[in-house]
Amino acid sequence: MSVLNWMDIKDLDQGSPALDLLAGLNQPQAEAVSHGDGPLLILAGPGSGKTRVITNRIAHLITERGVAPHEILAITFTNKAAREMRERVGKLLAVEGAWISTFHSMCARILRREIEALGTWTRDFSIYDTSDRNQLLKNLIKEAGYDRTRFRPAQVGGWISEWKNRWAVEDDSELSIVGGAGDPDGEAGMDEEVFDKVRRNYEKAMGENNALDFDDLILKVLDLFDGNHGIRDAYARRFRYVMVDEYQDTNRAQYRITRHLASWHENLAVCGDPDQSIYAWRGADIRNILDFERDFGAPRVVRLEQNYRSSPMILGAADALIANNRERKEKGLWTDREGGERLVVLECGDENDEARQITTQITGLMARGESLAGVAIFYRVNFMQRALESALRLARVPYQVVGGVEFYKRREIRDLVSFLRLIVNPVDNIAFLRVVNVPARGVGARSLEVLGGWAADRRLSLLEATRSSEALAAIRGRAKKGLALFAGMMERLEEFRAADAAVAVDAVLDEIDIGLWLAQMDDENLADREANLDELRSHAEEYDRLNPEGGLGGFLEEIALVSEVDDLEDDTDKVTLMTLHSAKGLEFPAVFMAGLEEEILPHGRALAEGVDGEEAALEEERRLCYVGMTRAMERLMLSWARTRLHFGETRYQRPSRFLDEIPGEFVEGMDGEGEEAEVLGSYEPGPEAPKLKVGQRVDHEHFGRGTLTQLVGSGINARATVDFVHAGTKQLLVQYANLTIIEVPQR
DNA sequence: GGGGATTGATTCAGG
DNA sequence: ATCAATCCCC
Repeated sequence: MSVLNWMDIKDLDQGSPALDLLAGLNQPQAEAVSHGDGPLLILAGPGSGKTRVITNRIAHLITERGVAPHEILAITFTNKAAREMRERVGKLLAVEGAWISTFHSMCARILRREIEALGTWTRDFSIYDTSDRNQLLKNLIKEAGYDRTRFRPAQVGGWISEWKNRWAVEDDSELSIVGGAGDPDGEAGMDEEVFDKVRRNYEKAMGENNALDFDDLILKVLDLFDGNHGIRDAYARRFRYVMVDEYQDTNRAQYRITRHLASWHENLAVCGDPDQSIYAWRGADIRNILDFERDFGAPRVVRLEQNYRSSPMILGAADALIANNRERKEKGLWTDREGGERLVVLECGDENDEARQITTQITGLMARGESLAGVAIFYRVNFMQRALESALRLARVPYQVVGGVEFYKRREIRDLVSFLRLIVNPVDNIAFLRVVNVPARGVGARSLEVLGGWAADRRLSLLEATRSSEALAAIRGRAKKGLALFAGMMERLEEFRAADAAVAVDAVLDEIDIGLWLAQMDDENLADREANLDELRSHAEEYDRLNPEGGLGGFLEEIALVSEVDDLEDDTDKVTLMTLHSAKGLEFPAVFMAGLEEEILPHGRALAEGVDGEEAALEEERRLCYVGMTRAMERLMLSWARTRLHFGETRYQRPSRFLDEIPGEFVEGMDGEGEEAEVLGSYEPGPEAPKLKVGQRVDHEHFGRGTLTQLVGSGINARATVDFVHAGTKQLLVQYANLTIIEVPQR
């Protein structure tokens, strides 16, 4: 995934086939690579060659220490990271058998073999994604007769997720109060009794449907390891060397699984950076990395502090930003690079103007002969993608989007996948409900209710019920015929349960009238939908080719866990668009960060959480900003827009406080030299912008009240020094600081 | 039960 | 602004 990675280039330069895994490494890097047995903590700043250290370490264990590949387990946080690591290890050694995967895939893989020890599930379990989960919850809330507008499935789902994760680590004494008492979003109205009932029904239904959600994948492995040390030891012994990347993003359950896995040999190497922890919202617990030294006996600690990626300008700016976090350990990131271009701040009118300005900058880079493969645009929230895309399209700048509207979320794909899921796991009622009337065969809500009642009384799945003539007798007319047709069809498809994925896909497509199906879906995207089906088919073929043993079940697992299509290319000449979260671990010569605005970055929710003095959420936003900035190698441009369309209405935006926190010396056009001058006191459009004068009392949104002691520069680039009453002396960019003048009483 | 109009939520991030 | 769910008639 890395673009123009200097390390890769260096590897090529050396060009020697002999594998010197320590060549070109600095001292701490070499120490981490060659570390043998026992716990190892690698504290790795951004751009410090972390991935190279892990991949070389894997190769080192195999070639120098005689470790068999299948004795190695490397856990990453994202599929992208796992893929990259696999590729990079593959470049070093032609070996297979090492497990390099995300926590979720690893757990799914373990459960496919072991879950029957838990009693409730079979190895053919379905994996429910968030929308499957919400669909099930919607049904349950309705069944229990609760008000759907008050108890929204997505919200209840988030709750259940949080509850499950907290409960799973309850015996971890320090953790009993994580998240506070039951109302995580601060939204009143969720009463405990309702929640409790829905939660229980949900757990029960998941068992009946032979299904696990994403949390369950982790938690059931934990159950298994906690309750069955025979199984635990089998894995702990098998994996003689365990590595966990992005360790600062692991949650408590993952931490405990890691401990189990390392319980036999204690050969555990974890790697991470507390400053890049950006997943607290899904339970990541920064203590996992901060307390590593306490939890694992006398680990070796290696610090990777030399940054090889970013220019000193970029590094300096990012470092100054992150220094504003209180909850952190200082680290001494440094570089021996020199010079570099200053950061550019783009002030824009609205989101379209922002997109245009960014596009203009990019075409400028193109004109200078730079490759678009080295250009990325990051944004805080997905909806910002649209404006950026349309400006790029208009200017005919080629681009690719990471994540985006996911392929597997499209209706026709979900339908087809549900058919496949139902073949493998016939008790999967959510899959059944999704496709029983696809294409329309006269089965509506009314008859499904009857069928559901009949099935529930007999503890049968819906598909089993359709096979019973007794059940069908209770239903009349078209629906009866439709259900019988569906039952017959699923019976014929049954034999493809263990078939190759592509064979099963073909079988389903042969059974249903594709023309009718797509025609019923609406619409003008008919050709797209058809192409998507084709694409799924070729994915299946590709899967079969790469995983001869996988079959339909394996294919379903892969698509459940890898939601985005792997069509991103490193070396193609395209700009890459993605969220800040997905940018982690990547690097690009030129980076644009859009939407540096209050309420966007930092996000409004984080600011809302911070009202009662709780800074944690804001600090996570700052880390996110830090992650984004430190992806940049040569050029970094930050933009903000005065207005932005939100839910169809225009919002007036203020520049992000994070812009204020970057010292002017790192920013283009903010030299800080010049005469004292009167300048506009505020960027806000107003009939008469107030004049700032030295000695003036001012008010700042974040720092409170203070006195202006110095003004440097002129116009929009002026910098003010303010002595704040509570926050101390700060240098502020007048353009962004939005200082309000407090009237001094006339004498 | 299906089609079209209306209403209401959505937009924080990912496996 | 857009999409999905829901409502209301045929």
